Amino acid sequence: MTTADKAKKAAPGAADKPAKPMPRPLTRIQREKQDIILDAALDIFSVHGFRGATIDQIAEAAGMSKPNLLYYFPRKEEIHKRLIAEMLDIWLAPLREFSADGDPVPEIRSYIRRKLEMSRDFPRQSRLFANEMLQGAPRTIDMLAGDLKQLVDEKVKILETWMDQGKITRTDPYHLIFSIWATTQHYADFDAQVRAVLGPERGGDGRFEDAARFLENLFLHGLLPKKA
Amino acid sequence: MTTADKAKKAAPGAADKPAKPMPRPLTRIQREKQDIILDAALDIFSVHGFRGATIDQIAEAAGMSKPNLLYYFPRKEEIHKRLIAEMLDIWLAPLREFSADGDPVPEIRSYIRRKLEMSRDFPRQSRLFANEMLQGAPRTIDMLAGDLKQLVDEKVKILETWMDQGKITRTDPYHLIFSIWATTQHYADFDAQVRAVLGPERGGDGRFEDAARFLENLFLHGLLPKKA
DNA sequence: CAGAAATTTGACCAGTTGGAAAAAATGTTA
DNA sequence: TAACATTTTTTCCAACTGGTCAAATTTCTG
Repeated sequence: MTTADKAKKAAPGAADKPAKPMPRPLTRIQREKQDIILDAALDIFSVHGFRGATIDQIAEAAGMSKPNLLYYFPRKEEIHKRLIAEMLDIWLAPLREFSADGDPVPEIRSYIRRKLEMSRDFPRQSRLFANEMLQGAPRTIDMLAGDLKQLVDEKVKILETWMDQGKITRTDPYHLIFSIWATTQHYADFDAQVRAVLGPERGGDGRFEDAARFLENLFLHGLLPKKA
Repeated sequence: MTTADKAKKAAPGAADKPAKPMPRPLTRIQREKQDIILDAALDIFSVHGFRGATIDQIAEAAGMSKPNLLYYFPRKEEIHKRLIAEMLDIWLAPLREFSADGDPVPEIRSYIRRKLEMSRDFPRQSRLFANEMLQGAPRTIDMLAGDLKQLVDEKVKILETWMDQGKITRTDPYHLIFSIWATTQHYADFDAQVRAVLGPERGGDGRFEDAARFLENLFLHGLLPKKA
């Protein structure tokens, strides 16, 4: 039975021609397989980008045949769209939490920590995002110029208030946010480089703690020693 | 015997069968067309990555037919390899210039400026590099763990000396370098996002000057106001 | 300008790509 | 367990992919 058949059950004579598709609930198998596919696709898309990834590759990573995969996601783009949407949610969460209530120092510090944790715990999503940006954000530009810009503008106001109150140095709040994004995401997106440069000893799991300590210090105090 | 010696006209009867191919100098057309191809390829590779880019695409961007392009670069990989090599040279130049001679403040400041200028003047190269990193640096990992690591280790020593002398705050020099890379390259790699968030008024050419001012301030002083 | 060398074109190829269709197999539920 | 829906496999396709090759054309050199 296809979704299109749903109309036949309706009351006889009741004119529900313009009835909505009314998606039926997913079966257990659908839920499971979709998750497997999305996970495999994230592996591939985050490394090769949209064009560079192939359905065959994803299907193999998901342990199923290509037509079987296409049964769950009829188009390659569908998979990508879903992943992008999921990723944006994850990506934005830390910024949404950024609050005017707390004091600047703990607030900024914990924002940095959360973003760094994202790089540690969701590196594939970070790379998917980076890939999308490198391509000029063809599938997200509307969202960036809409929701994201609005959210950033809002948080910028908080930062400006703190600056007005002399709680933090007066500086460009937009570029401040960019620099937090850049420094934290670097550990996911440029992981290969970070590890290569740090070498085996310092490039292990501890690198995130080192980075957190360093970034906290950088953002709060900078490099110049405070005059006594 | 040096390789150059083999080129000279040997004695008439001298058996030089195992002579190397001895590449003949490039013609004018070869130089011109290769440049056009490399430029077009940089456009495509920097956006779509190696797998996502096609020879047809590059050929069209270069304004020539695919077989014609293949006459100059018999393999897709050749083009990519050349671009990567060129890019690494550009990418490393600012770090090479980083010197122990000057004082920390102007030295660090001008390193940041140079890296930011790279993002402004060579954004495609920066994106090519980013693409390569996102893929796990398959074609550059040796170079990263070799030349780059060595160079970084060397510059780290300079930073440590300055820290020993109390000229700059004691902090993790590796992560300091990472954060300079991250913040400056962000303006090339995430250009789409930067422009979207800044909006039309602030996202114009001036954004690089704003970024330079902000970053200088961040790296030197951080966000906390100095105690009087 | 003739001849040689360099360049460009068109026709072609085998493998890959995203995707369609239908049959076969498996699951679900009354 | 029979009837039905869901899932999987098999087969297939047209467009695209990286690349070859010989013929035609253009450029260079004496």
